[in-house]
Amino acid sequence: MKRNTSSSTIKAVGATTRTRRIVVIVRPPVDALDVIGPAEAFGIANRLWPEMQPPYQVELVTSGSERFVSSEIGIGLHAHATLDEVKEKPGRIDTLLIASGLDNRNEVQPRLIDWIHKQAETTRRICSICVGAFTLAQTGLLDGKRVTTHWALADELARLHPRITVDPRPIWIQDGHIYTSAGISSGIDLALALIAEDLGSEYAMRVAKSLVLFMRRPGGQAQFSESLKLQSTRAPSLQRLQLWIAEHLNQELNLEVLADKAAISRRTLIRLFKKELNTTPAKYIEGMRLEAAKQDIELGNGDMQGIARHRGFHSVDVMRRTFIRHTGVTPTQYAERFSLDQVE
DNA sequence: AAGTTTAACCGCCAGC
DNA sequence: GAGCTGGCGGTTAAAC
Repeated sequence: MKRNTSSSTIKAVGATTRTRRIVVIVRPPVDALDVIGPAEAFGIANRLWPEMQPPYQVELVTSGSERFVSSEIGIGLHAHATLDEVKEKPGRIDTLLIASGLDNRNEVQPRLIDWIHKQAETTRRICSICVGAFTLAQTGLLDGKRVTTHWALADELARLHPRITVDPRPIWIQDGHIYTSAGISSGIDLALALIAEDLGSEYAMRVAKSLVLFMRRPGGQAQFSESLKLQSTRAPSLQRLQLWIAEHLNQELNLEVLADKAAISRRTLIRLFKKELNTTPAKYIEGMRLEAAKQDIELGNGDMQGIARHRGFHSVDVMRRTFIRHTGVTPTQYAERFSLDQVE
């Protein structure tokens, strides 16, 4: 890529790279995209690689007794090996990915749990895609970790496994050597994040472009937009307040203003946000402002100063820090990655 | 770059 | 007495 960023995240890649073994465990019937998406991303990383030795070796391994893997949409996949076969195979597994179907998410064969446990001692990274988190949860490897899964099943995961902190908002989460991703397509985002970790973020961007993904989404990005939260609330007074907030982002929105607007005390306001939206007023407003600012940047609406003012950040500095906190990049870096004129 | 100030948040308790 | 509300004060994180 032509544009230079001052960040040091772009690693030099060269002759020192080796082939990493990526094993994708599939538990049929699986959501085909959960498997194919990440596999494709690693495959393209191989295809674009300038050297003879590819960076990845991807193996589809089925947890069943035969290599055929059924999928939810009726398309069959052929795994490279069964679990028993891969046990015989020498060589350390670098990264383990777990994909599972919806219906069988809570019925994990004990021998698979044992095997994953054993791998955890030597494997560099263990990842789940979508409801694959339910499989990992049963190994105990997620205990004490912060993880994500498909938003519709986050509550169930948290209920079944109280020792796990489930956050349904990000599209993927890294906690130590455990990586979990949200529904379906976010498996691609997770794979790109792994590729970025191994081969540099610039190379991951090339892979994303080749996949014709408009952008590589950072893990912090919400599974769906803040504004959709509007529909998830029951209390009509809160809905009215949310609409008012959305229309007045550029104004001072502290607890006092909001409490007055809703004609309740600050304390009750905080409780209301917690109960209905599972967040706090300030966090909610910060999320709304951030999302609006992101859209401004993506659409090229004005300079940073103007965007900051228009979206209610006290200064560009405050906006900058907010961006870093949520996305890991500054507004300028965000613009470089996501704005329309970046697409060749 | 580090210290100070401010605001949000939340547990607790009392009152309705 | 259950359930909701609101005030108080300590803690924390971000802004300055």
